[in-house]
Amino acid sequence: MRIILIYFYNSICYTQNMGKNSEQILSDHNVSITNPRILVLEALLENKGPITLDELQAILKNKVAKSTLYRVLNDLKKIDILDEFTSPENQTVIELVLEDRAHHHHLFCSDCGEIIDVELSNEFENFLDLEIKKIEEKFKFKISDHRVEMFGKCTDQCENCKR
Amino acid sequence: MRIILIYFYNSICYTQNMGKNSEQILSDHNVSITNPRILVLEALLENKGPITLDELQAILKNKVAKSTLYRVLNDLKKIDILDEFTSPENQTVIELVLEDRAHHHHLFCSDCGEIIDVELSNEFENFLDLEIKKIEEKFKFKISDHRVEMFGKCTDQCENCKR
DNA sequence: CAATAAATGAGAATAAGTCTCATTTAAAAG
DNA sequence: CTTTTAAATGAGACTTATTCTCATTTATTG
Repeated sequence: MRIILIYFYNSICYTQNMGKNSEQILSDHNVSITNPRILVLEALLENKGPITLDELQAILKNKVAKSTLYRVLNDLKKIDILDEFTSPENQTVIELVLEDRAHHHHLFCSDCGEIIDVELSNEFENFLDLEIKKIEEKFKFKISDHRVEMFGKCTDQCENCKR
Repeated sequence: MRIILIYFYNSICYTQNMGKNSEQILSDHNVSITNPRILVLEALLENKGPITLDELQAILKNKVAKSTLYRVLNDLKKIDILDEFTSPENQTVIELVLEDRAHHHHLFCSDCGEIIDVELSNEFENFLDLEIKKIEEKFKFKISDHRVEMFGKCTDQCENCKR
């Protein structure tokens, strides 16, 4: 009976996170499964999208030590499933980027601080790739990644807004 | 005679910085002309391009107090002639952006840390503007600015490389 | 050039992130 | 299912980046 319940619980997680629960993610990357890592991953999986470090720290308050949180985040960066960047307000922002995650960019609201994932059209990405090829030649660079950031303000009707 | 020398000196600066010397920049923006501000602006004008805060601090060591440097940089941000961003190595990077400065983006080398200004083609920028219009509608945003960042490595022949 | 408001320097205070080390936990082997 | 051992954690000290405080200096205005 206990086995069935565990199986049921796991299958819920499985469905919600597109085939990934935190323990699977860790073992897939040959990283030992520990409680702080599970807690951090679960918070990030639940959030789905960029989150400021402050917000994450608030969620994990009294559950994971500050030093451990930073260490776990560095672990996740090392196995290449965590992206880190800085908001225009100089806040550290992190985002889980699993293998199946589509390439995307970010939109920042200077009013409410919301950070939104946006996908740009394939035509645009292809055009950008061509521009990047030109830049590679011009500056004798090998460019491995790029990022488009957009800055503005959401309107009152914005459903993503936390105001 | 002294007047002539001063005039001569100013005209050199005038030519080198496209019609701007530090004092003019300050008075153009109704900011009082002080020694620390002149020193900071001159360092930035001389550098021409993005510079890490560490590098700037090294240049101004023993000339401008640490607290004053941060204050002056905030002053320059307030009058909208200083752009600040964060390198992939989490270094604070600043760049003077005077009114006549062409719209441009940044290329980061993960080997030598060099940050290079790059201009992308007009066709690309126009395409990006169209994409941004779509994003504005989709997310009910007013987007006022954007930034394209490219990450990679320079080759050995790279003349910009500080290695 | 005198008066006054603004800016500065020095260092204290705060905040973000890393490091240390004693203790706990996970993984592997028997 | 224990034992062993290496790895991970928690607590807090430490470091670094940035802001703040306040007495002194400087720029601006009349």
